[in-house]
Amino acid sequence: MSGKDGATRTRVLGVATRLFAGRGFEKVTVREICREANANVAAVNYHFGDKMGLYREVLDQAIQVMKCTTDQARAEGEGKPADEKLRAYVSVFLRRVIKQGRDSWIHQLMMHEIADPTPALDLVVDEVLRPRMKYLGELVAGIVNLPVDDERVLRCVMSVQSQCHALMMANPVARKLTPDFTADDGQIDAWTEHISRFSLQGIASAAR
Amino acid sequence: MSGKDGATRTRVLGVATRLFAGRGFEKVTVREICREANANVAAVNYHFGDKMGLYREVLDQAIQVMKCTTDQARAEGEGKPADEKLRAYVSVFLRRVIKQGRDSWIHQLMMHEIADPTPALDLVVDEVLRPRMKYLGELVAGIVNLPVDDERVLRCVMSVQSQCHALMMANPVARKLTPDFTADDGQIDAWTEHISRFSLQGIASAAR
Amino acid sequence: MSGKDGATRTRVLGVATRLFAGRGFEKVTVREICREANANVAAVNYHFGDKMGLYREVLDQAIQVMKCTTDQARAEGEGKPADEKLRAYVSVFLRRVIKQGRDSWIHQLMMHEIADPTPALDLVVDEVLRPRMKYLGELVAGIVNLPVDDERVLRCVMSVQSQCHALMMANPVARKLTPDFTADDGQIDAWTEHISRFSLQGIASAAR
Amino acid sequence: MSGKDGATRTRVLGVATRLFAGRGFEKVTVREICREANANVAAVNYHFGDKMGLYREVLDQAIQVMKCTTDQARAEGEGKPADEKLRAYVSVFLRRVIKQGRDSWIHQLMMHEIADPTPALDLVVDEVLRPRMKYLGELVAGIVNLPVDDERVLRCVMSVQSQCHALMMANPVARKLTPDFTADDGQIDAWTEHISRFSLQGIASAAR
DNA sequence: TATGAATGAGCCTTCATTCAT
DNA sequence: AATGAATGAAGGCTCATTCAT
Repeated sequence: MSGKDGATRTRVLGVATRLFAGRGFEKVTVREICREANANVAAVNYHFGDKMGLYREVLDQAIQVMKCTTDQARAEGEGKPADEKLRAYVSVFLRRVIKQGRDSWIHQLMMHEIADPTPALDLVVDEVLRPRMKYLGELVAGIVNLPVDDERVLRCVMSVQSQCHALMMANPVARKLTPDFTADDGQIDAWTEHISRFSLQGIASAAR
Repeated sequence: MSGKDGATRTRVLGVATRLFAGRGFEKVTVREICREANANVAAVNYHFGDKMGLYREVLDQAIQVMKCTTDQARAEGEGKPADEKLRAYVSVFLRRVIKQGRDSWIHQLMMHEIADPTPALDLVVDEVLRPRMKYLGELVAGIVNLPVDDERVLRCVMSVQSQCHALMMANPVARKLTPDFTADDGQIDAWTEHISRFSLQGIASAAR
Repeated sequence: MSGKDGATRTRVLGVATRLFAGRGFEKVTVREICREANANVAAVNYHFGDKMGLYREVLDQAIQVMKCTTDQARAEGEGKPADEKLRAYVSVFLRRVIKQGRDSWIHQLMMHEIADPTPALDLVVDEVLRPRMKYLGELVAGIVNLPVDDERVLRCVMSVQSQCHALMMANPVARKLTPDFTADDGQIDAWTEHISRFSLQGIASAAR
Repeated sequence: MSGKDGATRTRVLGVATRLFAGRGFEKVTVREICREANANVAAVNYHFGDKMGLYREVLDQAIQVMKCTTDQARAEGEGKPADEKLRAYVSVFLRRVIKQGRDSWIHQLMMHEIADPTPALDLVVDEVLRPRMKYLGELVAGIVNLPVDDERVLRCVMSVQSQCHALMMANPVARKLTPDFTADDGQIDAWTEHISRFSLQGIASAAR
């Protein structure tokens, strides 16, 4: 239950990650986190300064995971033709839906950040979103043979991103509208195929 | 400050709309609403039963506006060929971005509702979202000549919807990523054209 | 719903009597009374000054009924020998248990007054209780042939009274302890007989 | 004002006992208790869960004392003949009137509980009242040589109990009616003698 | 005579935080 | 490094009452 190696801190952080993801920053109480972590009420303030300090640390972890996702998408497309790169990009993102489930804590965390931003959101934009859009932009630009900052390219990037996010953003609306979505391998492959083909056709038309 | 014409009720409702949109249901306090509306703390309870009753009334107003948008989209496509109907649909939605501004209270409200759902969300799904998806589904089904409940049709519906929403959902991420988005007529037309063409191409490919 | 003959006042008083009896002064709200009486929220304040004013009026009614009970007890014993007078006294009181039910509003009202007295309690003591004890005192004094203010007489009065009240005081304790008490004619007669005989024997012994 | 020995808890409990006894559960506010106990408003919540939790603890203490009274009554009658046992029972109860004073917090508490029952009343009935009636029932049954569940026995039990309670239940009515009651040893002995003899005669007559 | 709107004081509870140990 | 007791600010809500009509 105690120790000099900071085990309490780790336990609290773990519980906080799970609970914040599940119910957002506001709806989770410090007492609840500490109780589940078998720690004292004062543990959060002691180890993280205050509740927000703990939240920031959780968010940092999320950012690391998201960066990995981007890297993986880039890696899986390595050396392939442009259209295969796009397919790889979509595939990696959608497979996260399986691995983490529709209620993935990361997406829920982001949902809350977007609806009610904290200063930490800037970090997410700069470290995660911008690199992704840059990669996708280069990819699209390659396909349509246009400069990366061409408006048509940027619009296509948005079109691709929005489709991926719509599926990933685990939210109660999606759950109500598509209650039979099972997120098994078959479903994911079908959606990957759909978004890829849909987008490649759309991208092709944008250049004309 | 007083009167028999129910001015207090109106004032409270107005302030509540603004505050709920800005910060969501939980983070706004009854006291705050009443203070800004120059009303007594008990005004909410008297006129709306409780805090949730007030929120529901605000949300109901939003739902009415959203239903109008759907109706208008349907009306503007009336009698036109399928691809023109889709363009009309996209056009109507995007023009709302201009009319209401990116920070429109309705979209903000929805953003919070999705991130932190209240029981009222069901109403939005049933009254607004489902009809929209139904209309869009019929539209797509007509283009690709498939049944409305075919999986390929449903996927295309998602692809179109997600692009529209991505633009409409005014959020701080978008504001950071595309700070030069001005939402003037020219921009809107360009985006309408993009999404329409992109999607029509994608839809066409889905049938094959 | 309205009228110039004070029908509202009457309706409110009636509802108030029923509700105050059922749940005491505190637990009944003015709104509730007015709603059930199809009257405006302000009706109580308008017709009775305030909530307590209404309560006082209800209490006055109770006092009238209680005085009648005393009178009846006295009347039924008229001209009979002393022991029959006592029996009549007990009988009248216990029969009230039938007529009004164990949850008679009058007794409940008194219960609350005793536990949490208002100035109105004095009235009850002077107008109802003292005359009863006086009558009972004379009765007992006659039986044992002692002066009415003899301590032994007073003690016997208490003994008789307490037995009657224990049965009459409709309270949740009694209901739990004797859940099968049905208050039918047979039960009442049996209890009347018991208390009368028990007390007459006791009284007889007090004189020795 | 602070400390690690739980002095605050004790102080709050003490004040609560006094105030609850004086005015019942509903009419005492948490704020009031805490103010008088020099504690924070949240102290009740922290130490007792909520207001009812605090009340339960107060009531539990009362129940303990009352159980002791029953035990003592039983002990003082140990080995004596039945009529002496009854006398001992009455004596113990009446002597509590001296020791605790007519306004004893326990009796006040019970008065309020009866007039305005909380769920906690069940406990009093089961833990205190039922055992007392059982003991008294056995006692009476022994005297009249009848089964303990005979109706005549039960009625006698009521007759004895009601006389004791009438004296013990310190209430403003009694104080008005018998203002010269001093509760000194002499008075108590006289009353004990009266109730015992009165009841023994009554009991004897019940068997016939 | 009677009303609906509006008020203000107060209640119980919750929560993040701090303090002494 | 960690704790349990204690705090104070705030939140939603209820209620008797008043006011203008």
